[in-house]
Amino acid sequence: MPALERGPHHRSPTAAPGAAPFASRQLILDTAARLFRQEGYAATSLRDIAGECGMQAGSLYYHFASKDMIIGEVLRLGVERVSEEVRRAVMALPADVDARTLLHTAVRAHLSALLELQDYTSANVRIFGQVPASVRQAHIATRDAYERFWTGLLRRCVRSGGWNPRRKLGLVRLFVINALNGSLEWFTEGRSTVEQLAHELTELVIDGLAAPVPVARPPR
Amino acid sequence: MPALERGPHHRSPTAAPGAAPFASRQLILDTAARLFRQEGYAATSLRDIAGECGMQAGSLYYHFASKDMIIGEVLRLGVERVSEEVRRAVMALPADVDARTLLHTAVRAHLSALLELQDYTSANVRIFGQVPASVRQAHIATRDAYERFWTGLLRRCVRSGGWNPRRKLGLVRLFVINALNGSLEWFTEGRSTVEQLAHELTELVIDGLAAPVPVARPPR
DNA sequence: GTCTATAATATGATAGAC
DNA sequence: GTCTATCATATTATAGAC
Repeated sequence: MPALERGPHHRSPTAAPGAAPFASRQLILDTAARLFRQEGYAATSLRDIAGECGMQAGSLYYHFASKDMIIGEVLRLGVERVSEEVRRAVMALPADVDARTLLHTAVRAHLSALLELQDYTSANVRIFGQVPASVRQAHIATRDAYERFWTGLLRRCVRSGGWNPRRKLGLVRLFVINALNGSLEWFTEGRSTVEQLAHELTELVIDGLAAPVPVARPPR
Repeated sequence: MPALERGPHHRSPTAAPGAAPFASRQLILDTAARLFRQEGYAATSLRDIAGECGMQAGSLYYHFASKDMIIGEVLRLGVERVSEEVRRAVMALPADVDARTLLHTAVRAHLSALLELQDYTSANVRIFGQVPASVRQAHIATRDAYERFWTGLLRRCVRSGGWNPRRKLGLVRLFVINALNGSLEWFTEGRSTVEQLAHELTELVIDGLAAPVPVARPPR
C-alpha cells in the first residue's frame, strides 16, 4: 500500500492550463463524503461512489490509490477547514477582547464551519471510529492540535474574564466540543439559525442554567 | 423478512428448567455489540461475531433471523437500560428535592449506565446512523420518549430552583445529552471517575464558567 | 443447538483498450 | 481520463446432517 501520498494518484501531464483539472477529483470527494455520512464507511462501496459521479468503479483509481486514501482525504479536509475557520475568526479579534466575546466567536465559527461542511465534518464525528486503524492514526495529530487550541482559548477566557479558576478546562473543552459536534445529528435550518445556536450555547456555558438574570455584556 | 419478532428465533422446546437457555443468545449479543462498536455495523460480519463466540456463522440463525435483528436488539437494550436507570434514580428522590440534586442525580445515572454498558450504548451513539433505515425507524419512538423525559426534568429544575426561565430547554437538553454521550469516545477509568465527571458537568451546566465563587448547596 | 456446505451476490482492486 | 472485463475474496442467508 502506498504511503501518505496526497492529491491525484497520477497527475495528467497534459492538463490544459486554466482548466479545472481537479473537477473529477473534487466531485469524487464530495460524493464520497456525502455517502460516508449517510451510509457509513464500510457500507459505501466504490461502485456507489462512482455511480453517483456518473463514472465506473475502476475510474476512481486514476484519482485515488485506494478507498482508504479517499476517506483519509475526507477526514483531513473536515478537521482542517473547521480549525482554520475558528483560528481565523479568533485572530481577527482585538488582542484585548473580553472573554465573553472571545468564547462566543470561537463557538460561532466552529458551529458555522461544522454545519457548512456537514458531509466532511460528519465523517469525523460519525465514522472516525469505523475507518481502518492506519487511517485513524494519520489524523490524530491534526485532532490533537485543534483540541490544544481550544484548551488555550478557554484558559485565556478564564484569565481575562476573571472566571471561576477551579473549572477543569480539559473536561470543559470536551463537553463543549461534544455539545457543538452533536448538532450535526439534529440541526436543520429553519427551526433555529446557527447564530441563535451559538448564542444559546455560549450563554449556557458562561452563565449556566441557574443565573436568574441574563448578564449584560460588561462595559469596557 | 420477519417483522418485529424478539427473543430467540426459535425456542428450544426441551430446554432444561433451571439451566441458562439464553447463554448463547446473550454471548452473541455481547460479542456483536462489542464488534459493532469497534468496527462499525457493516464492517462487522456474521463470521466475525460467530468466530469470537466459538461458533460458525450459520449457527447464529438459530437465535436471530437476520443481522438486522441482532443490531436491533443491541440498540434497544442500550437505550432502554439507560432510560430505566435514570428514571429509577430520579424516582428514588424525595418529591421536594432541590433542583441541583435533581439534575445531578440524572446526570450521574445517565453517565454511569452509559459507561457501564459501553458496547450497547455506543451502538446508539456511534453507529445509529449506519444501520438500515428500517432498523432506525423502529427505535425512534424509544429515543423520543427518553428525550421527552429529559425535557420534563429540566423544566422541573427551572421551576423548583427558580432558575433562569429564558433558557431554551430543548436546546439545553440536546447540549447536555450530547456532552454526556460524547464521554463514550474519550472516557477511560483512572484519569477521573464517573462521580467526578458527573459533578463537573452538573456544576458547569448550573453555574457556568463565569461564576466566580462556587455556589454552596442551598440550605433547606 | 451447532455443524458443514453452498447458493447468490457484492466487494476492493487491477489490466489494458481507447 | 474513463471504460470494460475480470480476479480473488467476502458477504448474508439457507438447507440439511448430526
